[in-house]
Amino acid sequence: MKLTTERSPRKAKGQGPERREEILAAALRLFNEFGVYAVSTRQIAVAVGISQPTLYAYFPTKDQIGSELQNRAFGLLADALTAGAKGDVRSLEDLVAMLRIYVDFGLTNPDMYRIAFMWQAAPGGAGRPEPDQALSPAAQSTYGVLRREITDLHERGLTLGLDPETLTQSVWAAMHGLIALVIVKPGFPWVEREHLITSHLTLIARGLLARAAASAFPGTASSR
Amino acid sequence: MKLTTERSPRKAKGQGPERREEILAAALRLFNEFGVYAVSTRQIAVAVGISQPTLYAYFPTKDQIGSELQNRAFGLLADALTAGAKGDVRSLEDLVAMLRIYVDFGLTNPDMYRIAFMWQAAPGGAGRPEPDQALSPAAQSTYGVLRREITDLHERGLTLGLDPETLTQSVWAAMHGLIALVIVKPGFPWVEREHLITSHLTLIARGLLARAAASAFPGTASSR
Amino acid sequence: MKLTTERSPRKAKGQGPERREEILAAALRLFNEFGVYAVSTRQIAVAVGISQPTLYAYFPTKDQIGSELQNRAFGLLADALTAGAKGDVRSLEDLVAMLRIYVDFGLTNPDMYRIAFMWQAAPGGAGRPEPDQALSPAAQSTYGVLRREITDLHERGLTLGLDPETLTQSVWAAMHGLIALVIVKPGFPWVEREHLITSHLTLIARGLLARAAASAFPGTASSR
Amino acid sequence: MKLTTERSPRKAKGQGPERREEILAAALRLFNEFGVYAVSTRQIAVAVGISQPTLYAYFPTKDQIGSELQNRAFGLLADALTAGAKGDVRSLEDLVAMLRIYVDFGLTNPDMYRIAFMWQAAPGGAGRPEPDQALSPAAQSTYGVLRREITDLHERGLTLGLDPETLTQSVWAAMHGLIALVIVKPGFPWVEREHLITSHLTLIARGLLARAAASAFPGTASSR
DNA sequence: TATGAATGAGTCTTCATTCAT
DNA sequence: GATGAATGAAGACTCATTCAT
Repeated sequence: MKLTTERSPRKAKGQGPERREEILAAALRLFNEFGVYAVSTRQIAVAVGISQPTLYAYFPTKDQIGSELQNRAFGLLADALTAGAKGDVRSLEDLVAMLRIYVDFGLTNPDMYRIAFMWQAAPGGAGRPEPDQALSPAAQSTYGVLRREITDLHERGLTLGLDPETLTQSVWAAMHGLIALVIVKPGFPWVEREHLITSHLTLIARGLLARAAASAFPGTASSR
Repeated sequence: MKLTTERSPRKAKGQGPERREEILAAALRLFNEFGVYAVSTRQIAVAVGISQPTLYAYFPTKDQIGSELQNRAFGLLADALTAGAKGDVRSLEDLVAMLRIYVDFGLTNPDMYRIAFMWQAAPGGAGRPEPDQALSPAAQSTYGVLRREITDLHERGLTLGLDPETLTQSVWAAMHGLIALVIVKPGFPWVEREHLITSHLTLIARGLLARAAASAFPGTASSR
Repeated sequence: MKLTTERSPRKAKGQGPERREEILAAALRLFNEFGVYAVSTRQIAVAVGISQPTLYAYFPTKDQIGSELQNRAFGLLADALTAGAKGDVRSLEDLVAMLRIYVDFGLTNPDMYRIAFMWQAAPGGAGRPEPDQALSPAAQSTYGVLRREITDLHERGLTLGLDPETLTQSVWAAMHGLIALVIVKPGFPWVEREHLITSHLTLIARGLLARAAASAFPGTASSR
Repeated sequence: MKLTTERSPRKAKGQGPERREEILAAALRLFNEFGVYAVSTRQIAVAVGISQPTLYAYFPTKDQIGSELQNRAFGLLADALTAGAKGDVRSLEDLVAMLRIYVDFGLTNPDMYRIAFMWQAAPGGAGRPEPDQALSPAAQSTYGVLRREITDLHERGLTLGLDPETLTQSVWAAMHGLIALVIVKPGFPWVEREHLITSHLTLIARGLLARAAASAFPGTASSR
């Protein structure tokens, strides 16, 4: 029962690490377009131009591809935030700038953002999804940058009287919500994107501010 | 997660419309416990106590079950919000109360919230017409309740100088973010839940407020 | 990504239990011809004339097919032995007759014998094969018939001075050896089959006998 | 049984013929532990500390490894038997001693015995010429030692009146049966091993003996 | 010589769906 | 209206083997 067929020419394009990157790129694209669950290893292989088994020379499991992408996404985001927060002096404007980076990252790379924050790794085989053993180091890093910034502001008395941890989680959630909704409901009649982002950041910053600081914040004159 | 072929103990009671409800209930439960993609029509059938083909007498497609659940979820949320907003007088406290209802709904019924706001029916790949990315009527209703409330506040000069549409979307996003993150990252070291919610609502309300109103809002004394 | 193709006509030949039997028969044949490990569920399905998934409506696992066949084989063998041992009086000739039944069964149904006594059920997933938790009930029954017979003889003083348990195991082993070797080494220049069997049984019986009885046993005149 | 790609700690030492031996040794060990079918060429390669393709520099096929091991096993067994049969004088005790060697070999090296007598190289299915069902030279040698011994006894009038060929096959079968059953059914409630072996050999020897000789054989007093 | 990389074929199994009764 | 039975398609993954270097 051995069938011999014409061998197809071996692919020898990008080997080793490069091939790995190709796989990740293709997977990310497909995951985003069809959803992680709807993409098969075969589709990924075809997209890369390799055979299905070859995939397993680079990743032991389909989920591992997802996990790696997730970690990368967290890493990139953390890098972007860190880069944006390099200045010594931390003002409110700095915070808003950082939040802007966060939002831009999410809306510019919806695929990555999606896999980072809107995907739960495999159920783990057991019946019930594992409780997501905390965040990965990369994720913690991302969160850490944000918290550091906010803690700083807090220690300077620039925030309202809540502990920095809570504030950070709250701010994070507010921003995540915008990105997530826009991604998941693209058909919704959103107001103009730039306006929406700016307004949202303003809302968050105003909510975060101590009263004194609030008065100094631009764009807060009540209308009517 | 291997479900044997054995009948479920409770043989299906009702028929016709009632049976339909049973199916939806079972599906919702399973979807939530194992995830939409991990639940098979067989499992649903077994859980309901009917045969697999019978399912197709009530729903043409598995995705249709999801879609119907999605609509129902929107409906329930809209109802809850409407009920909470029935008072004539619209104050800031009223708004916060409504937001609270929204958050509570999401965190109390994560299964429904998830399927309503964090699930996209199969993109249809190729061949099937995209089911119109706009929000369903039920979803629009949900959004409508919120917008009406905020518009009201706006017209009374209680909000900062942005158009109500933008404000609504921003507020909605901020709340969605909290619920979504808590659902997707249950392993994250969140601060105490009640504290988190309260703080978040405070932050949103403060961000929304006109300056004058802000000073009147409780819990906003700056610290340090 | 949904491809529609012409449906092939549904098979409706032997349904239910009959289909089950067809599967077992086909599997037995294939298992014997190619070895259990070399036979795939697909091959079985093709041999039966059904689709691969249909197999799983009758057996949850490939190994289950093997196990069922094994149990059946034991059952048939036990039945054959029991039928042959129905006489009240138990003489040496009766024992030899029973042994003959055993050997005939094995050589007439090498496929069944093989799967019963020369196959170990699946390694069980864990690294090392499970210690074959004793014999199955059917197997125990088979062994029991033999032991009962020998114990009887023993109690009548017709066997040499060893405990019946040991004798039974020894006799069993001696017979198994003949069948197993003939099956596994069909190319070996065996002496004429009938002669081989008769001689082997004689040898076993002679070895089993008490001295007094031995002298009465036919075909034992020493040659030269 | 997932073997990672990591190199085995002991990097392959020898090359050429030595390497070949290493491969055989590793394969034998793995075959025994997990079963021939459950062991992959990759696992063998990893165990040896070489790459998978390198295997094919030493053996054209996985089955060839099995075949070679089979031949080796036969050779070792033949050697053991020959060594045990070196004495000039051939008595019944000598025969029993030789049988004991055979049984000991089988139970001490179940891996080898299994591959020698209980494994058939891939039937080749269709396309490949059947590798001649006759026994290999090594196997014939093993059988030859036994037959020579029994022929000797026969010519001295010590055996019952059957041709030596038949006797040899019968004795061989009887011993094989014990080893094979013990190996395949380790979970069976066997009587104490040493006792079982001794009894079995006694049974065989008694069956083989001419009447006169029988009376002189120890341990044959009838009971009851 | 040895290997990194790749591959066709195949494994068991599960799915959503539909036919015939 | 309901179901037992069946099915095409696809799922992830592993295997023995071979090409190009």
